[in-house]
Amino acid sequence: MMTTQYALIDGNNFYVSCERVFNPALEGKPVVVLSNNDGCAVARSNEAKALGIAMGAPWFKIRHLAQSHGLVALSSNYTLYGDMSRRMMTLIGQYSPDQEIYSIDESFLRFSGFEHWDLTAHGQQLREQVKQWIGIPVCVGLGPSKTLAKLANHYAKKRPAFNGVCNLSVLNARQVDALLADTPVGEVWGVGRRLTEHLAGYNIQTVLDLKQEPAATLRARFGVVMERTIRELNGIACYPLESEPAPKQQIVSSKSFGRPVTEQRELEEAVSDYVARAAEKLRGQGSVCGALQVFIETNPFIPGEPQYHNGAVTRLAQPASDTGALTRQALVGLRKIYRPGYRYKKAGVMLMDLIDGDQIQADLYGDTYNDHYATDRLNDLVDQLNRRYGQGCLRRASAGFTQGWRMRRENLTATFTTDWNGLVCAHA
DNA sequence: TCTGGGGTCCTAGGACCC
DNA sequence: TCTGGGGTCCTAGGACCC
Repeated sequence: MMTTQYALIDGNNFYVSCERVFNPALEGKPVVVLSNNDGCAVARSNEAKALGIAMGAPWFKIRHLAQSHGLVALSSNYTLYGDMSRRMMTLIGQYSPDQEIYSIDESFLRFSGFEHWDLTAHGQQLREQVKQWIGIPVCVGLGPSKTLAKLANHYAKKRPAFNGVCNLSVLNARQVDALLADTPVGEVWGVGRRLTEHLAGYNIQTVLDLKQEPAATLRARFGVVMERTIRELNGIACYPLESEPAPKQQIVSSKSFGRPVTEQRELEEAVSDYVARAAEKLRGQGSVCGALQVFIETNPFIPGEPQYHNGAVTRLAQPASDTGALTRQALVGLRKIYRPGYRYKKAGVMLMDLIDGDQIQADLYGDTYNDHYATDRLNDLVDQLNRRYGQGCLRRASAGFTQGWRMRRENLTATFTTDWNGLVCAHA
């Protein structure tokens, strides 16, 4: 008898792989994709990893490798990655009725009622089809819980013998434990740097060590999450598949500036811009927000420069999702916390107290549906145009025209899949 | 010159209630 | 000398994830 199985499918070096689809000359070369503002490496090709480039390595510390080792650095192109992700997830979803999209490059599948299937072969077929149809290399991990599927995916990536698909459920107990004994505990989903240190104090070093601990005892020391992790390592599924994404409880939009900003006017532009982005997401999930926080900060990495960071929470008289209402509120907050004489590096807004748009309570003075109708229609229209013609193509004047504070993206590739002007040109 | 952005869950402690 | 017990809500902070 075989129980429900879980698979984790994960794009290898996803952002780099997306870029390589449209620029095959990048194959075999060390490539990194940089974070916003070209700040640090957030994706690395295997060749870049081999050069010793760590996840999150600041670009200014590794840029010398461009000269010496031919390292290629690209600005992150989230429009492209998001669209490639959507295509990849749709295809992966064909392989099971139950799918959870966990992140931009990771997806869980649940296999219930697949007792007579060879899931390893199923995984191989998935892998080949995604490579052929989407152009992205993926690895597949299979096991009786999400935590084990995650771990299996790690083996699928790191151990060539698995040929990209590791199914822990077809190995015998001794083989599985041998793998776990050869893996540091920090590789487990949910065990980060701090917990790894803490566990080391109890001489728990490998995944097998953790698996063999009594779950209830470790709960007392480490909390309920650790108990679940141990159970999951023992094949007892504690985390269900979440096929419907839960609506967000808060929506944040914040970014560092491309250069230091000192003028209140420019901060207002940036905050207006971020509010518009956040409000679009808010409407996208059909929510309204009851409160809004705006924050600004200087650059803590410049020692000796006067530092200031502050935030202001303001509550809306009535929950709203209208960009205009939220922008006015945010600017009130910003004016409270703005202090001249500082070089600001970053600003952001956070929409809080989100509730479903249908559950909005009329206020004491009888605000009605009709009062909102016009602004709702306007917001819908703006959202549609921005989806069609690109983010920010239509925006409020308060978000500014020149936007000189915008982030730097010096090595940005084209949006190959979402923009006619970005189409790749093939030479005969 | 140059160090990302966007989330979640859990726990502990205080205020407050009956 | 005695000074309950149980519950909720809120917040801050810590830990994790990609």
